[in-house]
Amino acid sequence: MNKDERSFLINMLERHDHMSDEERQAIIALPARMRSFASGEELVAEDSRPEEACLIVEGFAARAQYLANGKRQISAVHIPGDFVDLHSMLLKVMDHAVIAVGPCRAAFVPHINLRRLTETHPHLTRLLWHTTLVDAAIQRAWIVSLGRMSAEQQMGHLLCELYTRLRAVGVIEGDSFDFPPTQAMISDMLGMSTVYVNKTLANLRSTGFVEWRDRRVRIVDFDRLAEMCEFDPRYLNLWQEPR
Amino acid sequence: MNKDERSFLINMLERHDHMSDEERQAIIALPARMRSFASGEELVAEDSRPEEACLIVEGFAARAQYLANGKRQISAVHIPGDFVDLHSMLLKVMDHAVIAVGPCRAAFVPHINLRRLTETHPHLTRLLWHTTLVDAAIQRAWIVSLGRMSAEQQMGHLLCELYTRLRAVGVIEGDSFDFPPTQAMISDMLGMSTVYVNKTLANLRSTGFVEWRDRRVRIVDFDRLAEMCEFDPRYLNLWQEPR
DNA sequence: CGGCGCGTTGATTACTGTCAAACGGTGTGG
DNA sequence: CCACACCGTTTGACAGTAATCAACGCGCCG
Repeated sequence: MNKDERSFLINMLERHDHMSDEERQAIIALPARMRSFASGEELVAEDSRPEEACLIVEGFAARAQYLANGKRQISAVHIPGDFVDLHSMLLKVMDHAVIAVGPCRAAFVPHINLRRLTETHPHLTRLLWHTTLVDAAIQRAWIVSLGRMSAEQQMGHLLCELYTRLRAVGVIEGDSFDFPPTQAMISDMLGMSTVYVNKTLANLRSTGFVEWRDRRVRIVDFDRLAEMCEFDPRYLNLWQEPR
Repeated sequence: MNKDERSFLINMLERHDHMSDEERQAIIALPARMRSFASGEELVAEDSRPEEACLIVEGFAARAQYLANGKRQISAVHIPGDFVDLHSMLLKVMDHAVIAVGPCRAAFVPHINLRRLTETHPHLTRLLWHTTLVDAAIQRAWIVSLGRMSAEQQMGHLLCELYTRLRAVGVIEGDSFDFPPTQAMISDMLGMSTVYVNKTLANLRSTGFVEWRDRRVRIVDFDRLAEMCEFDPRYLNLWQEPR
């Protein structure tokens, strides 16, 4: 990893708790293999047993699971700084694939080095653990969204989540961000048909809170959007606290 | 915790990896406060900042989140041996409540003692981390279920998950188990209306794979049920492996 | 006995999926 | 340069799924 790439992970961890210089050095010392992927390409295969964990450096990725009838469900969207499959270090077998949502770049860090970190750095271990717990909290929010929210609320909630997380990483330009997935991919995130995604999107646009065309999203009125879909950013744990 | 209660946690951890005697002793040495709860009672409140983590010892509990319009979604069901809110040690603020599903008993273990364990026992730390990762894998399965499965498949999948987890804990009697939630609670697990839960249940009964009355579930033909709802137990990680 | 909680059923309404067609942009080949 | 195919988006009609409303049955307990 070069300086920029390492800094993503350090910033990601430091967003939740202060780190010592020694801890930063330990992160920087991690070896990493960089790779680029085209949209739709698979970063990690379902049912595989990875030897490395995959850190998104640029672009978007998603966790996807496939059903027998060819249907697909996406269970998370990942942004730069996310360790998409850190859990594979302990779970061993992937219960989902990781796919590129738009072109993306990722760093692959050997499990063995991460494991060594857990032997020597309890605080860093807790911080890495913490990132997987935030991940789980996001999944709970998706469950609530899928189970109990209207189509418009679901879509709004997804946008609020992404906007908030991307802003924390610092890649929001003004009130807009690039979001490359096709409506078919979005339908797999929201558990809807593609046609209904399109109609829901039209409804959402008509509220005036969001503009979304040519793979660029503009959040016109975040507060009202958040209110509409009951988005409360606390579950993202975007503050420092001793962990 | 008395011997039985401690052994639940040890067995739970040992199901995933071998533990040393010293590690077992460290678990046994954890202080714990026992409490009993009536059905529907709150073990842990949403938005609270717990000082203890809650381990289910007997009965069932669930994670629940509430929406402004009074709707509720349950994002996980917990059984004896589960650390329902271990994540609160690092996330600090609860993003969900924990409620009793039927009468249940729980052990509350101070965060400070668990944290101390993470300072001194890297392997135990990884095992505890691992339990939260299995948890997250279960949540992903729920997302797939909510997003892309028919009502009958969703209900079947829930039963397969519970049957498999309960059998691992050893509380399945023959092919049956007690499952106390009302249909209203189940509707909050599956994101359906109570009426539709009732009709779906009738459909499921008519397949003959499952009997379910008076809060007792009997899995008549697990294999065919599992096939119907594409249940594959691997994501539950019920095997030992160096972690 | 009457009230209450829970399960069950039927009728109606609303939401969401499927099918089909058309539109617009892009890249390729003639 | 245009014709064409391809991909993704958009729209309308229709079918199927699930929510809502309402009523009833049943067992339990005061």
